[in-house]
Amino acid sequence: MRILLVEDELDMASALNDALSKHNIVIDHVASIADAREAVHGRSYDAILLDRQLPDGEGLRLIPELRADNIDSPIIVLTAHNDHEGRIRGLDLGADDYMGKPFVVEELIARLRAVLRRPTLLSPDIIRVGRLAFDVAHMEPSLDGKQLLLPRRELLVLAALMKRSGRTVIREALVNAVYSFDVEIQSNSLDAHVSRLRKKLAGLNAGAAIHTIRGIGYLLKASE
Amino acid sequence: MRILLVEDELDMASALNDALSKHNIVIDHVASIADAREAVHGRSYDAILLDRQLPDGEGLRLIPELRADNIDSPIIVLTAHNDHEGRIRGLDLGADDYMGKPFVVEELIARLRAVLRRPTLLSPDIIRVGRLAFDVAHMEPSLDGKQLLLPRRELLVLAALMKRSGRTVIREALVNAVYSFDVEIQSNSLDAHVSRLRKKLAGLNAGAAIHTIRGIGYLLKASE
DNA sequence: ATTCGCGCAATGTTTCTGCAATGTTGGAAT
DNA sequence: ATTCCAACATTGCAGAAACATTGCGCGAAT
Repeated sequence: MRILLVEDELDMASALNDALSKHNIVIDHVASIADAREAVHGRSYDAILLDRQLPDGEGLRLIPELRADNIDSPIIVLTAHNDHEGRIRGLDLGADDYMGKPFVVEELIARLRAVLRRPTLLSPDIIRVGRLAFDVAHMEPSLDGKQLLLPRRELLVLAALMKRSGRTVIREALVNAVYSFDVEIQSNSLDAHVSRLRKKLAGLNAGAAIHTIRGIGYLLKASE
Repeated sequence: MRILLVEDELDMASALNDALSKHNIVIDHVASIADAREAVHGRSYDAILLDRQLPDGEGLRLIPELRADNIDSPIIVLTAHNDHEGRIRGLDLGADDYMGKPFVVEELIARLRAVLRRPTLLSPDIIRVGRLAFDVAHMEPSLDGKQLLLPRRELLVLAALMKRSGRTVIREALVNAVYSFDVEIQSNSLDAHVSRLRKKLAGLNAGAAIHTIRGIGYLLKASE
């Protein structure tokens, strides 16, 4: 359980840190909108606690921005501005709950638990080809619903081919998908991985096969 | 949009009825727990507004009853008992929000909108894998109903794995769940925690095991 | 003062993977 | 049709990652 605390008063921040730590919640603390923006970039939080008065502006501004970025973590606004207009505005901007300071920490935690009971369910992104399926978010291939274990490079090859299944994947694109920039290959390693993967798919009777498009690249499609 | 109002004070009820009607919300009004029980039976509501003091008892009692019946509608508790112990109790019984009377109707509507934005599903309070159980809200693992004591880091690892049990948890996601960004790890500490946790699970015969997905992450699933 | 958890690192183990040697194939040019 | 060559396929292998395990010492909590 990891949450982001956006709060510029250090006393408040450290008090919350102590209290939430006792509940085995990991906190990332930032003190400005700019830092918050950076913190959510890439990482995903179970929840976000947001102060309104921040050195670089009104905290509420951040909410629509995050929602526009598809960041669906529950947001609880914490603030000394505890009038109902503020609460209504915060909630309507996309916050999930709103607490006026001062508050009892236990209540904050209870409200956290309440918003966390409602799961932020992300629609699973699953590609199917033949009897193969690939869960993109979890990088998990499966065959007839049973998880398929593959070495990393073969997995990356399969992922790239499945994401563009039925279309030819240009050799160069495949190299980019499988190798990061800092690793350079100086031989036919890619071909070797394709070969091994192809053999496995055939052996497993996966109902999908890798075709070679000579001079261009590879293509995955259902057999028959 | 149709909501159930459980409230015995008629003034309050009719005031709410008027206010919500203006927002095209249809209200079914009942004045007792017994009637509420009957009303939810068969019909499904977008939300439930629940008073605490009712002629046939304490309104909060109804919440776990509804949840046990798989009625997942958001519940907002409205009450004159507006102390924080009551709020905590209400929320922990399964309410989604809690408002003290008197309140501004517009705020109630904003809070209604907020809870209606969230997914309608409830994630189970307790996740089970093998003989292991994990109370997500309280971050408490148990084995055969007996509480399991784990060091913080191992607990966080277990929490992350159980929340996504049966699915691969990408290594980086696991690091994110366990470490806040001010403590950066420079070695194989995560592996060490996984190793120790794995050993404990095996020693306790927990009926669940951590599998390694080489190059990707870890996966918790029931053994056999 | 003592215990416990943690990060770290040294060491051992397993599994991958890049490479290269060698075999195969498709099609362009004659 | 035949030849020839570049592109691709296959496979063993040794070095390299990735991971597992365990002990240690520091520091926080009790």
